[in-house]
Amino acid sequence: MEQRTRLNSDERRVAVRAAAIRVFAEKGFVAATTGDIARDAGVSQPYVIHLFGSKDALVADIVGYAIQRVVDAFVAAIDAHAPDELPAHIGAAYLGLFQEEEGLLLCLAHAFTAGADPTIGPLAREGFVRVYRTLVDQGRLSPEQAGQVLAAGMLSNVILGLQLPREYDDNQMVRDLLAAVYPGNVELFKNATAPRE
Amino acid sequence: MEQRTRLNSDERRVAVRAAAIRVFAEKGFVAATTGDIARDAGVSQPYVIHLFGSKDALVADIVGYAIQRVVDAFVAAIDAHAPDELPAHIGAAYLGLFQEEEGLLLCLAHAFTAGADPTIGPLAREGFVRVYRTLVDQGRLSPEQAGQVLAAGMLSNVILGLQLPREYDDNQMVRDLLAAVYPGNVELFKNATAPRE
DNA sequence: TTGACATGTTATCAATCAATCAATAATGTT
DNA sequence: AACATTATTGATTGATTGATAACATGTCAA
Repeated sequence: MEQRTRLNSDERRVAVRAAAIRVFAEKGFVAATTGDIARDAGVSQPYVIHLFGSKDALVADIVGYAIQRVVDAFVAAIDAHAPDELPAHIGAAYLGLFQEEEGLLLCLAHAFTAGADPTIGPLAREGFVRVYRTLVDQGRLSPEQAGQVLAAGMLSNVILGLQLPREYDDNQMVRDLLAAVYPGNVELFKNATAPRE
Repeated sequence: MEQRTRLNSDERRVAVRAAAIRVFAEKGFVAATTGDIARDAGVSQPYVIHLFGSKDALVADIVGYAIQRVVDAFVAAIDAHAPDELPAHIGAAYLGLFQEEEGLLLCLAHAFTAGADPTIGPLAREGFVRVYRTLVDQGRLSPEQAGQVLAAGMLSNVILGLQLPREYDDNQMVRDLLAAVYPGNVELFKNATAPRE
């Protein structure tokens, strides 16, 4: 009748990763403490360190994971849709990631501003180029199309990072901007970001 | 024959602000210490605190300053060019800010990922909307045009933050991406970011 | 059942950092 | 020249945080 009280280390690592994504997304890689992540994951702070070796290693793990998720989502979209509709579908796939795991894109956004960081910088550079390569090599997008897709994605990161959708009801400008940037998809964002906790 | 060894507090504040922009741009608002900024500015750490009251107040000052610079640059571009060529000229004005003060756009990028921060969040949200308003109200851009201009700007922030132009010579993909995103302006970026110090 | 191993915790430390305070040294004024 | 004012620093501190190590507890095979 007793439920298991312990997970094996791989399962626990997955849980801590999910917590780390939430916390890193909200506070950034530096301000987020291993204690914050531990509390979110329901384990002790030293165990977070134990599971990943160091905070830096955890950060690297998350950045790699986030980029891989983006690449996988893009490859799936490329395989599922006709070439002429690809840009729109890839954009939708990107936003789908936000729904699946809210913090993912914000972690990416944080990584993409950390080019000078010795741990994150190389990973982020390599990852960004890898995403671009995926669009051009696998998706057969022109460099211009790929650039537009990436630009739209980076704007999405900012809109989500600023929590602008929360002002949707109160601010005409925000409504116009979201309507212009996400034609037909505004509802997605209006409900996406949870009201303040 | 003696040179002045002291500046008045306003002059010193300007110098410290410039240092803060450099340091914040490189390390982010959290990882950058007041000691780092003090060293860059050539003053003591306590004096940085004294001049701005607190690190938080300094951060708020910088975010407000950066946004004001963007708005001013956009207004100048709007006043100087015909409506049909505005989007391109506004994009150029944005990149011009990078040349004038390298860290400005990176500080903005950091602020735009800090929506959950109680100090930065409100300032960044308000600032972003203010920039959008400037494009729509003063520049008479359509919401769609404004969204594209902002998207291109956010992509520029990421490209600069990742220091991708440094890989221009070594990486074909980077060359293609920069050529696609900045038609005719690639040279600007190739030389922009200083080689590693 | 017992022991061995993997999962976890508590206690603790060293380092870092923003902030305070008292003291000092330029500068300008009378 | 003396004085008031402003700029600036050195010394210090309390709080935070990543990491370590020693210890505890759950799980499972033999």
